[in-house]
Amino acid sequence: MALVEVNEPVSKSQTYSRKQKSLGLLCTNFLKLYNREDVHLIGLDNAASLLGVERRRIYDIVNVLESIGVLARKAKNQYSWKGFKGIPRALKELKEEGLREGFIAHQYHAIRDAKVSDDDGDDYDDDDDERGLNPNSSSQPDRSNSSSASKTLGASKSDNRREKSLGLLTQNFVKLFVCSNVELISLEEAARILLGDGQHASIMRTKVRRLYDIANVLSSMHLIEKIHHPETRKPAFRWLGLKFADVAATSVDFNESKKRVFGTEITNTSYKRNKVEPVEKNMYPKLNMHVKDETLENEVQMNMLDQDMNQSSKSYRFGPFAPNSMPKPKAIAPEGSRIRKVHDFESLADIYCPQYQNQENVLSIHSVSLNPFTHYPLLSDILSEVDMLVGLSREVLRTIYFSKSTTIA
DNA sequence: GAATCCCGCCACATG
DNA sequence: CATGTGGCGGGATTC
Repeated sequence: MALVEVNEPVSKSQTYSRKQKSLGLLCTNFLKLYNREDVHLIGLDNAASLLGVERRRIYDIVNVLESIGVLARKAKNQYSWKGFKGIPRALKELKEEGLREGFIAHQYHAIRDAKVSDDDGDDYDDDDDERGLNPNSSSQPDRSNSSSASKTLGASKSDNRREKSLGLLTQNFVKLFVCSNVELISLEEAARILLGDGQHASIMRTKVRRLYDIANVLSSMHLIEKIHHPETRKPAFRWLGLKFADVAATSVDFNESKKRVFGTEITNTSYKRNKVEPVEKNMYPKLNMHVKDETLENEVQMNMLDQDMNQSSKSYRFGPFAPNSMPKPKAIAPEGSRIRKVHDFESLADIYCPQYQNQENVLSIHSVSLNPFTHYPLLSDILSEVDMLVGLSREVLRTIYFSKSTTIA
């Protein structure tokens, strides 16, 4: 509330807002939800419902997060959480791999624009054009299974698919930064570099689209940052690396005042793009359930007690917001009136859509004040722990969250 | 007008 | 064959 600021007529009434549903925001919320040491497994279904998005979107972020080492696929529909601590390793490998492949080397000719490199005169300059630097697979060279001669150009359908995957693209994009000293790259350039040179416009367009997706999640993690080129005015991305990433993800961005950290923004909530949801619809079904919130309550206690202290590396914890400085937020005064309080769900809601109170249009549930972070740690514990056990409450949450959009049909 | 990038159809992969 | 994945690009939003 207090921190709301420009850039949004505060109550643009409730029109569809693309920003509220950006991948970056989703990623931010995803991290808020799972970025804890005691989280181990993450179920995609659960994540999707908790975050209030379609499964498809989860795949998007999960794929890039995995390629960065934050997640690791465990099984179908299931990922293990590695956390930010998994990034260094991943980056290191990407760097080595990238250098080894040597693909990053020459292409920077495209990037050199007048100034930029004021420093060192060194440089690589091997220019043996190698068009498709796009080296096929990267990680495990084991494709094992192409029945017959897969030779070099096997392109066994699946490989082809892998080649175009968001994950691999993410890695290559990252290599671009990590394997060179270039610090500013526009997505257009990146696409050009990662693809061959003479690519058809449509191919480029698609690639750039994907890069936007990737950039959004990387931005939300503060691994990169969007800025405008000094002269060109053209938008480009700068590599930030881990210096901010970790902290950024853990803390609450109080400085959300700025414009918008590119891939970061308001809560994602539903409101279909086209469907001109006519006026009001008294949603908020009367979920008559009280899903055992005490169960949760207990869980909290438990976790509270053995709050992990094995945070070896980081001395940093919940950052700025001190968990218990606040009185029980609980009681919310339903602003509208039609909102029915749902005890703990209100708190839960904050986890998914913290900080951005500026857009009360949706989920009026927490439009009120209550400090969203007061509960954060605890609830997260719960969530991660009962990831799949709460199938029930999950449904509830879903109901509350989507009641708006979901096909009333 | 250009830059962004959400949305969800639908082809593949897997179980 | 059902369900899980996730390319892809039309076109709505933002800038």
